[in-house]
Amino acid sequence: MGKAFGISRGDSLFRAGDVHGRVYAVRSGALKTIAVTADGEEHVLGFHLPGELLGLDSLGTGAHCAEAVALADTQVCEFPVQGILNRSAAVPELGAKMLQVLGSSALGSRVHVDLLLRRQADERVAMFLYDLLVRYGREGSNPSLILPMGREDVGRYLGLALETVSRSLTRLQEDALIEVSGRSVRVLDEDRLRRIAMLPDMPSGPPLEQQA
Amino acid sequence: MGKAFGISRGDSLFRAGDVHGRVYAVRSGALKTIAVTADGEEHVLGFHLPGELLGLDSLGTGAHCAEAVALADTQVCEFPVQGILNRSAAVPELGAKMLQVLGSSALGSRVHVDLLLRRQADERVAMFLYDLLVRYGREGSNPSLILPMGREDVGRYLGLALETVSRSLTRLQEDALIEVSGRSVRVLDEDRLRRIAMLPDMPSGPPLEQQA
DNA sequence: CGTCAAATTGAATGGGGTCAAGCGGCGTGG
DNA sequence: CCACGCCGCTTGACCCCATTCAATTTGACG
Repeated sequence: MGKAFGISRGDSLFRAGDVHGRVYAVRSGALKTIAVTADGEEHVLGFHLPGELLGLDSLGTGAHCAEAVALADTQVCEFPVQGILNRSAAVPELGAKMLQVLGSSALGSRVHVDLLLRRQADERVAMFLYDLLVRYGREGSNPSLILPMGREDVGRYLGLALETVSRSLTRLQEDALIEVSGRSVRVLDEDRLRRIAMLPDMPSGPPLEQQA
Repeated sequence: MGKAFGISRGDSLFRAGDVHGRVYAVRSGALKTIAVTADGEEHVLGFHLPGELLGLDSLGTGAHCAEAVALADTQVCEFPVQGILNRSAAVPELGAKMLQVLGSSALGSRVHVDLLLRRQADERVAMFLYDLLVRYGREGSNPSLILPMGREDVGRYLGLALETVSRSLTRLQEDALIEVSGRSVRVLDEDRLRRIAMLPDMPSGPPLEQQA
């Protein structure tokens, strides 16, 4: 077990270029990973919910290529990359397990790419919501989610303006797919939501983590 | 070394759902990896050039979640996943190396996500070209690239209509950034191209592979 | 030279971006 | 406790860029 600690809303867990090379598991709260472009725009690469990993990119070079910011007060668990590599060498099956985790981590950004290749804003938002639903493990129970992020971050993740995200949510609400009130979203018609998202049901292993 | 063989243009190297679990290295030619959505649309997840790996997603579950199609007559080298896992267990440093390769593979889809989060079509096309330039190792020499894929595949990769790709290319040509003739593209002003792409220069290791 | 696929170009439409105003919750301070 | 102000979300109006449909050109190959 790595050592656990907390950070508060708005704080950075690590920044692009940090070379300390650590991997983190989210225990509670939520984070986003972001990349800042040359012209100062902030791209949201992913959201990281309790039970998921982040910082995997540092396994390659030892350096992080994104910044991780807490969306709320958050508890994480820290694992040094070197320790992981060493221990993988010593304990073969740990190494194999790591390979599997990393391999399926490719799926995380696959989801993001799939999102962004959708043409209609409503599809992206629907797919985004459905993805969250699955990752929170709340499928099949008319669940009400609390989004840990604001409209602006959703937009920067989906490649949409924040106003478009808002409009899409109202449209989905008018179609009786969801019930929105601020950051609280109740899913009324999970099936139809998935159909709008047009998800190719892939052989989904347990939702462990996300890219970055 | 895995065994090498060739496939011809249009053939599939593997399909979504295949569980044989193999990883491939491209020796010559080129491939695309695609995902077909519920409504029958084809999303291009990535292109795979000589020297790059593909099929890494099968390391996680043993099953591929995308289809790989040859864009031209192509030579590949095949590695069984089980063999890799076993040998990683036996030879510690191989396992560590694999972790590094996989970790940096996250970068591949990072590039794609960055592409898709750009708002202007020209930026996407410029970044796409620059990415190809780097991956072909032809930076800094007014090089002329031969695109292994058609406009339609470029569009499906960039989230644009094929006509938009065509128009963007002509616009970049009018701005004297490139010279286009069918699938042959000569880069005239590499710096300005990179500036339009607004690439956040990340600590880029050797361009080994791409997602999927 | 004819055929077919790929690429370019044109014109019209529409979805989403942008700018701007209005609304509502929440915390702070009087 | 209430008023104010801030911030995030929503809604409206307008416009632009990319999509779409369609026609034409180019190029490869028989």
